[in-house]
Amino acid sequence: MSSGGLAPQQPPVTNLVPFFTDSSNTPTTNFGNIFSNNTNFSLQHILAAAVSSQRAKLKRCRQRVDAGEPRNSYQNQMKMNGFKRERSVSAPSENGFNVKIGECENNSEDVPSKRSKQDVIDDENTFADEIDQKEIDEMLEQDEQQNEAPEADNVCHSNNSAMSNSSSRRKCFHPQRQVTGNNDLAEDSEFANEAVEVEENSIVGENGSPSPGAEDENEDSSHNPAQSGNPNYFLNMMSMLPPPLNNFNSGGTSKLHELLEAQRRVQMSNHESNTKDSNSSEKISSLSQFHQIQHQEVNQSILRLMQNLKEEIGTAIDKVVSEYRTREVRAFMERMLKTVAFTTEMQQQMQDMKQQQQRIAAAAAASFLMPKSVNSMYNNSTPSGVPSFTNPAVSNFLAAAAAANQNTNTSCNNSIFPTPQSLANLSAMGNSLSQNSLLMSGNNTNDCSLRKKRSKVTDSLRVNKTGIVRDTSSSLPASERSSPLANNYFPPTMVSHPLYNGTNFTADDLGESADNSDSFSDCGPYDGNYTQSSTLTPIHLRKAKLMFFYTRYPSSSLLKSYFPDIRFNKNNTAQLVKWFSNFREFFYMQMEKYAKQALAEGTEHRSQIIVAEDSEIYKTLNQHYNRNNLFPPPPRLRNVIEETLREFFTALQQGRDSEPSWKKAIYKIINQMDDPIPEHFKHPSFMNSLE
DNA sequence: AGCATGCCTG
DNA sequence: CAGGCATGCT
Repeated sequence: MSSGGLAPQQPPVTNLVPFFTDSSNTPTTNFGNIFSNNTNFSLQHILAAAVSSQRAKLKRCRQRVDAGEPRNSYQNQMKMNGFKRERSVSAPSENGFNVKIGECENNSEDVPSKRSKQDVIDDENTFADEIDQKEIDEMLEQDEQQNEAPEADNVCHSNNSAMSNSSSRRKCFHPQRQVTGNNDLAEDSEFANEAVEVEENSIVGENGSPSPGAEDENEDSSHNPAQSGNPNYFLNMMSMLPPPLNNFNSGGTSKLHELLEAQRRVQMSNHESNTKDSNSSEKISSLSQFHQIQHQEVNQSILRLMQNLKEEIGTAIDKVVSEYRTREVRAFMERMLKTVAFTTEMQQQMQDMKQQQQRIAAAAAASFLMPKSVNSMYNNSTPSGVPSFTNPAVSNFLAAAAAANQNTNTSCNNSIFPTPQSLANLSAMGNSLSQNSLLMSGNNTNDCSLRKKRSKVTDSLRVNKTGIVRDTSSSLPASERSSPLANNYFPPTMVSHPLYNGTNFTADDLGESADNSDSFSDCGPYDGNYTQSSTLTPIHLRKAKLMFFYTRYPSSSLLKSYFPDIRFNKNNTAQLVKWFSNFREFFYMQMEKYAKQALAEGTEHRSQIIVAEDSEIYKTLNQHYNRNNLFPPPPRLRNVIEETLREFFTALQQGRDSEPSWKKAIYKIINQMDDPIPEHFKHPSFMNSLE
């Protein structure tokens, strides 16, 4: 791109080299002395911290600001620190390596936990989703079984691993808890336990579920078999229970109570009949009683098990459904993209044909001495007649070539094409010229010239198009939006000829390069049927981020060509360029971070660095540029990340980071790895898909 | 001087 | 992400 990317690209060829050497020589020495090595991070930190204020005043001696000026050791530290602060609150690092290690640890802590969660669900599901699901599940559970223990059990299992060991014990307790209906407390298992134990007596199990008392007795019985042997023991114990539990007795509804009574009678009768060995009979009765209680417990545990199973099945189904849903969404996206790509190709083919026809027609028109006024409208700088013939042809050719090479032309390649504008014009803006020629007079100054302080554009969360956003474009129904291109491509023949020529001519204005288009767009909105806005919306931001997956260094002209619905001027062009600058900044920051991490983890050779699609760095980047993973990242992205990471790794390994512009070399390499952006990115329907 | 680029900061 | 500013080129 002419902006950020260009540095490495065009003039860069000449500039870069000199910059490199220059910067390394002059500023390098300075910084090299001051902030010599990574190993001196501590010193640097101190300086940085103590003199943080000074820094601002210090006239920020940067080394060289050029293409990817590596913020050297000095800058790096600052950044790293800042980053650390963001990532974790951990203590400041003493030296570079500690920093790395610390980060590693932090990462390993943060990430794995996240990952484990995600693995279960699916990479597409956000945590929020998961949480939501959980909440919903819980709600459902509560609804279903308001007074039952199982849920509490589950929660405890999941939340408190320590509890798992005492699961057997919990089984005894929880049922009662639930009787109390204190499910809400279950979140904190410990708290829940305590609370339940305290309150468990308040409400007695009406279902004949073992009352708390019974359980207590159970435990006690295990402890004191002798006491438990006597059925009266239970009654006595109950009578001794605190008032709340006495209520239980007074209620008299408890099956347990009845059971105990019956048992006592049986025992008494047995006792009378079998006087020979009272002890044995007592033992027997106690045993039968014990068995009954156990039987009850078993029944309850079975019930709980069933409920648990139901819940788990339910959640599993939910998960499967959600996964299926996400998969479907992605599949749909891919299908749609393919379709769009296909239609776009078709359109371009048609366009090419049209252009040829138009060229012929233009030639004919020229021969007829078409009124200058007409041509001039589309061609401010160039005289209409003759140039129209030559230039248009060239630009057409270039455009056609570029279009044909959709998949092969990289941003670099684009830079080769002298008239990136041709692309833009051809793709969409071209035809739109039709109306504006008159408007070009220059009324439009308001939106472009003024407006300092543009509001921050964010794509975080669900973009709301409410704001400034796509005032014009958004209003259009999808159908209408998708059509404009097609319409533009095939306007009424008679009208279209001059138009197309005009567009081509405008492309010829090249001389002025991208910004010239500004002059155009500023004064003359390219508005045709194709509604254009000069405001970059969050949707555009999203799209730009996705484009970043393909090309890290797009030229401004390339960018413009991919935003046909934007009427570019200086401001929004700079904004767009700035976006990519920011993208790169984040990208390289991540690279440096993970490269340092790899180094700290003991990676010895760059070949050991392998980036997979489930790698942390990949996920991080994908999350940043492709929220919700809605768009399938290009396969090449993995390579690019891996290669970049390796470059950073070797650079760090060799200690090149102590040099002033050490990143610049990497930038150059990465610049070569740009891929062509799929043509369907230009299509309006693609924008729609991002909304 | 004007422009482009990139670092740094909020 | 956007603004400010330093830097370097034309």
